[in-house]
This record gives sequence, structure tokens and C-alpha cells, in this order.
Amino acid sequence: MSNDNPDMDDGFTLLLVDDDHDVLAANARFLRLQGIQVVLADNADTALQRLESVRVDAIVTDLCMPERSGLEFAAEARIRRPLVPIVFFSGLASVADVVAAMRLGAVDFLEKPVEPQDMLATVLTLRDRYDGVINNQRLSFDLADESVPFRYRVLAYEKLLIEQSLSTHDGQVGAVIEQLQINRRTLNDKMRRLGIVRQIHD
Amino acid sequence: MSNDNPDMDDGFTLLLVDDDHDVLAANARFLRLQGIQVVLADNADTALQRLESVRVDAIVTDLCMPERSGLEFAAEARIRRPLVPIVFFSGLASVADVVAAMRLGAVDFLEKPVEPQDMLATVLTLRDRYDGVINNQRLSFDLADESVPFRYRVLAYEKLLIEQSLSTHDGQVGAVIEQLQINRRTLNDKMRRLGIVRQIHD
DNA sequence: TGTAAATGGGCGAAAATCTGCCGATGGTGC
DNA sequence: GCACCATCGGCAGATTTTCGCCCATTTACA
Repeated sequence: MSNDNPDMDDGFTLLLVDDDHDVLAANARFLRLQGIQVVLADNADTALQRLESVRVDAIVTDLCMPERSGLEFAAEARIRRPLVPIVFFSGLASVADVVAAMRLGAVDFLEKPVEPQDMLATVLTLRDRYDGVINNQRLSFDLADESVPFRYRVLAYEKLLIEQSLSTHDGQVGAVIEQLQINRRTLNDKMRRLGIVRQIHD
Repeated sequence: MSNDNPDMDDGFTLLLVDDDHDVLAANARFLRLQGIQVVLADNADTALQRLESVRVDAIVTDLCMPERSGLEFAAEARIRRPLVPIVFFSGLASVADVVAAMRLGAVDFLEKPVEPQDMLATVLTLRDRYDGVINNQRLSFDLADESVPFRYRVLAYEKLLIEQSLSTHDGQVGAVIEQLQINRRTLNDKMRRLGIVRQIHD
């Protein structure tokens, strides 16, 4: 892919995966016109290679693809890049598909045909909000699921610890820092990555 | 906590929410026959009251209910009990509904009509996870008071995960790599760092 | 004894994380 | 308005971790 653009980017690169070349090209053109860097793949294997060779910040993928499905691809992608948010789109999605996708940590699920405006809005949201964030509320429930990769389990545990500490201290970050003996800066980063939102009760 | 039946109490209580009384009663009877403690509610408000008065370990709720929907209820429940897993079921769920539910941290989403067997299987999974979490905490924390630094707790958890996986696979490192989806080199490093010694039994 | 598979670990580049410094923001009290 | 406090986040350098490459050792099996 033509990534030889010398003048540097804003650091945000989207991986767009679709087995339909026409749709893929059209969407890519549209997004590029909006100033978003896009890397393309027309199947799961190519997409995984892209993940290796290019620094990808978000993934938008079709659910139904020949050979390897979007779900399988996403599962692999999750292992390689746990922090990269994934959005699916599909025309014929069953409830089970959506559940599976969300369990994999999908950020959103669009229905085909995807309006360019919707896709753009979603992508912009990814760039602004989900960048580097593990969106997974499911993390905290997968604690005992045997098939969940090590890395997720550890992240889920970190999330659990922080949330517990936060809730026992009424959302006081300072108290959490003291109890967990963690650097404030590190705690902030982790909270952002793990999608922990502080909430104060009274 | 307030369980009047002392000898039936294995510590796991399910909150079942459905506005259809007949379905609710039938499901409750079935689950109780399977030895599962069930608390009932036929609307969101009652369900929230139940959350306050009874220690609930898991929630299974209808998505569509008059007045407050299952989603709204779940959002409230999340705030009050962030760690309690929630399962939805619904007959007419749009993709957007499923996405919203999963984002709220739903563990699963069943389609109506729900087969008793499916519901039972789902609930049993919830219960097992619950057990697993409790056990994990006990194992890694019986030495630890609250003041153990975050870093050490996470390391202890990593050690626990690896040791568990090792022991269930009879010390086969290869199987651990597969189960935990962890790079071999990384696993080796971690084992050395955490002082894990592989031992083969027969 | 040969051969293959499994495991452990050194080395080093790449990636991720940690963390101090500093400025921004929002709420509180004077 | 102004000072104060708690919190968030950009930036960047220091530190740690990850992981491919490669080889030694051990174990398994013919």
C-alpha cells in the first residue's frame, strides 16, 4: 500500500476490510477525501499482514467474507493488537453474530448498506474517543473463561482491581493511588485504556 | 445475605426479570428444580429493589418491558452492581439493541422463545464463572491485605493463571501457550520472572 | 543411535509502559 | 475575580516487556 507519503500524518490509520472490491474502493476514496488515512485489505489474511506491517489504529471490517470470516479475523487481530478498536458491518447479521462480535470487543456494529456519513461518523468517533482504549466491559466477566487469552484476563483483572478500589473509595482517585500504590500518571493511563469512568455517588 | 433458607444456600442467587408472569413463573420453577436459587421481578423497578435487598450474583432479564425497558434497567443495575453479569433475552431484538446491551456489559443475548435447556446452560455458566472468580480471589489473596500494591497483585494473578493452566495441562508448556494465546518466548520470560517451575505429574 | 519434538534461554530490536514535568479544566470557598 | 484543590492529559525520556532468531539441552520414539 502506498504509505510512502513523506510528509507525516496525524498518526491515525484505519484498516478497512471488505471482500467486495468496489465497495472497498469507494469507501476508501470517501474516507481519504475526509482526510483519513486508510489501509485496505480484501480478505482476512491480507488484513492480518497489514496489521503486522503498518501501525493500525482502528479496524472496520465486513463480517461476511469468503474463507476466513470477519469474526475469525477479528479474533486474530485481537490477539495481535488488543488495543485496536474494531467495528463490524454486515447485511445479514444474526443476534448470535452480533453477540460474538461484541464479545470480541467490537466497538460498534453497522448494518449494510452503510451510509458514508455513518461510516465517517463512526470512524471519527474511533479516532477521537476510542483511540487506544480497550472498550471491553466484557473484560470483567471473562475472568473465569478458559478460552480468553492471557493478556485479556490480566487486563480484566487490572480493571477489576481499579474499579473495586475506586468504588470502595467513592471515586476518589487520590485514595486509589494511595491504596494501590500506583503512580497517578499510570493510573490515569490505565483508566483511559481500560475504559474506566470514575463516578461519584452521594 | 438475607436468605431464609439456610441449607439450600450455595451462595449463588439469580435475579430473573420478565413482565410476562406466566413465563416468569414457569422459568423460575424450572430453574429451582435444577437447584438454582431464583429471585423474581416483573418490572424494572421491582428488580432494582431486589438488587438492594438481596445479594444477587447474576441477572437474566427480558429486553422489552413496559415503562422501563430492560436496557434502562440494566444501565441502572450496572451502576449499582458493576460486577454482576447480565444476560438479556428478547424476541424482537434489532442489531442496535444487541449492541447497546453488549456495551452495557451483557454476557449473552438469548432469543425468545428461550428453551429451558438454553437458559439453564447459560445460568450454569454464570454460576461457574462466579465460583471461579471467588476461588481465584481466595487463592491469590489469602496472604494479601488490601494494601498490597497494584503491581504485585497483578503479578500474583499472572502467576496464578499460568500455574493453573500448567497444572490443568499436566505441565505441558505447549498447551499453555495454546490456551492462553501467549507467545512462547514471553511465557518463558514470565515463568522465570515469576519463579514458576514446571512439574510433570502422572 | 539417529531423529524429531519440546523446552529453556541469550541477544537485540521494537514496542509498550511508566512517570516526572507542566499546563488545562472544573469545583469550592473567600 | 482569585486562590486552592483534585483531576486529566500531552510530551518525552527512562525503563520494562515483548518476541523473533538462533542454539543448547532434554525427552520421546523408532
